[in-house]
Amino acid sequence: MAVTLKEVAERAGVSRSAVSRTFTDGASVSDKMRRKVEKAARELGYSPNALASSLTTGRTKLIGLVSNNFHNPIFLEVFDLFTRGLQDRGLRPLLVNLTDETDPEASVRMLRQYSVDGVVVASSTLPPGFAKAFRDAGVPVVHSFGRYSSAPQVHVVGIDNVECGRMAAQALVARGYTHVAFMGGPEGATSTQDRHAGFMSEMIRHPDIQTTHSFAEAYSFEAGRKEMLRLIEATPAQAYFCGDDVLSIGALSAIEDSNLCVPEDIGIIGLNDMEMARWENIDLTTIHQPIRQIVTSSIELMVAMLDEPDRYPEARIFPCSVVERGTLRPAP
Amino acid sequence: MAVTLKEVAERAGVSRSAVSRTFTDGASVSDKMRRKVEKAARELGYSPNALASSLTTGRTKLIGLVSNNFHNPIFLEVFDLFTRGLQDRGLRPLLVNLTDETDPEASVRMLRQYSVDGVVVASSTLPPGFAKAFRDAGVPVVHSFGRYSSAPQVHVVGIDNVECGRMAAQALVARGYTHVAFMGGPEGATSTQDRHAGFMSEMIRHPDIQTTHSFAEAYSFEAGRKEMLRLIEATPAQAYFCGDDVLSIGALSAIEDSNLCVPEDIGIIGLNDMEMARWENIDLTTIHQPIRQIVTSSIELMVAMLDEPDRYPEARIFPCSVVERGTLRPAP
DNA sequence: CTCCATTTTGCAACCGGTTGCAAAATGAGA
DNA sequence: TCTCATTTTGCAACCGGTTGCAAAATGGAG
Repeated sequence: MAVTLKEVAERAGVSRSAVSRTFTDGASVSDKMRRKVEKAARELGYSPNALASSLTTGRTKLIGLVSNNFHNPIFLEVFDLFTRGLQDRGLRPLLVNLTDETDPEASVRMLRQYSVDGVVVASSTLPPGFAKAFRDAGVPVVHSFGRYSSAPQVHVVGIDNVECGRMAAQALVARGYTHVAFMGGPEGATSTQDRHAGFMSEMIRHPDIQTTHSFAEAYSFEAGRKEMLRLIEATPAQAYFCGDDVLSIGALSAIEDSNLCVPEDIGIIGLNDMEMARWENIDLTTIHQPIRQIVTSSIELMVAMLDEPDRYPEARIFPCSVVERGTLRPAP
Repeated sequence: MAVTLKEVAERAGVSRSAVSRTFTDGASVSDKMRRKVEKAARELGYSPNALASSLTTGRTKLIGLVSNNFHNPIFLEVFDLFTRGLQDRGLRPLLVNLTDETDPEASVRMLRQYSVDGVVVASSTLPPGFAKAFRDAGVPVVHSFGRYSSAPQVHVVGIDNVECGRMAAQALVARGYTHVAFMGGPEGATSTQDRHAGFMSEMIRHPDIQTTHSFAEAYSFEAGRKEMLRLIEATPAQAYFCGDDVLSIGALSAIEDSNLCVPEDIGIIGLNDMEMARWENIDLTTIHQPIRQIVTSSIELMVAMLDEPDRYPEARIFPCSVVERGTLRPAP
């Protein structure tokens, strides 16, 4: 079916090496030869087989893009940014959906079978050990949106979730709430754990403020809504730090359904600063996470690692900041 | 770095073919041989190179997943379903983001370089000619969410958008509105064009009802919001058929901001029946599109085509139906 | 134990490219 | 026009597998 290098060589009346060279940049080919080969290639509609060449060059330009966040709309933007960024650099994302499979070994094996040049783990819920499995298998890996550690074993690009939890707590404290709560994403998610830890580390300094917590089933609108409906049934806190914006927006919808008012009856602060947070009828006070920068930086790091696979691991942490809108009552 | 078949063969003291055969099912190997090889493979941590074998077998198990819908949250579900469905069948999605690139030739070339076994075009906006380019290049292709045609040139799986437009119009007519409108997605999108055409084909039978139309810039919350804000500035219609649910929800947010009521001041009917449409505070009347079935069927068709590349093209069209909720006034 | 049909195994060529090396071609200087 | 350094080209081996074919091994029947 497909035209091969050999056919082009025959048509142009040259050796196979000559054809190969005209399609590898940096190779030594005379202009005359190049023109001859390109003509033949054009006539035959030839385009080189990237996988065959990968056999000898050892490079496939394939990057595994591994994620398990397929319910949080934020990740649609993440995928958009990743795929475009990778494509712009001539790399191809091989998408792996981890939703039903959490054994790192299986993914490692699969991606090694396809000889990916590197792997980006894009997940705010997977533990560091997951990305580590790739590193151990000798595959360059970047964990985007991963857990920050002061002694990272693999490259991590993201935010300091503990610090974000602390910021959220401080924002609530500053507004004089006397009963606050953390409403997290799934309990097993590293981002939930860290945000929770940071939140508590601040609240513990304010023993006069009642502090409670609970967890939603997933980072999704639905889960946030469901959890807030449950909370409203019992005795809700005055203000919630929600695990992220989708949870917050789900929660807002539940509050509205229950004929309660924001921020008068219940205050909400989210995390992410997604586009919807800006809508006038949502107007969510939230902590901005610089997603675009995280993705860009992850890709740069990945590209750098292709040339230097044993690069010393680093954590690239981007600062976050509170965006004041209308879902928390003003500071007294 | 990676362990090769040759090393396994040496360690097991057998020929390379023997090793190859133990890893190809359906090949003739004795139990004794198989055990010997598997032992050596395990000890060395061998796993076969899928790309090398693709050279001789002509199959990579790579499927190009091409889309340009990276702003519509519905597509996160679509990607989730596609990636899982493909993975379950041992196929690997190679994701291509068409956002900045609309020339089919470039995508065709790229995907051929990676010898994909097939291509799924998942887009409700690309013209049929796009998918056709793959077919012309001899690559099996399925266009999911593509334009229905009674004489499809490529396999199409989706809904009849013209019919959906008609259904929406009928729903509005039945409720006695005297000024209705179509608020579409981007004007160039085939789904927009078809839904519009269907809508108009019905409305033309009701010359007493004033009918207008306009288009949002994209299928996104933001675009729907923005367009509805613009419409409210002028003289809004009594009811809108919005291009899809995200547009509808964006529009609802705009209506709420303008202190107008739904369905009293403005009625809305959407299309898709996404999860959010069910929220009590949204409660969107909409037309259900069976996304899950469309994806499943697309994958089945793709798999069938891998065995039968020249399969006669067919259009698989799934019925849609109106889901009555609260954003249209009741029929008189 | 022999014979013959059947299964298992290894050889060697091939898939579509790349690349080190040496031979051939080029061209500048004398 | 002849030399010699430099560039360009082709040969052949190799990347990591698969597979048709023939030889070797197996096993059941006689």
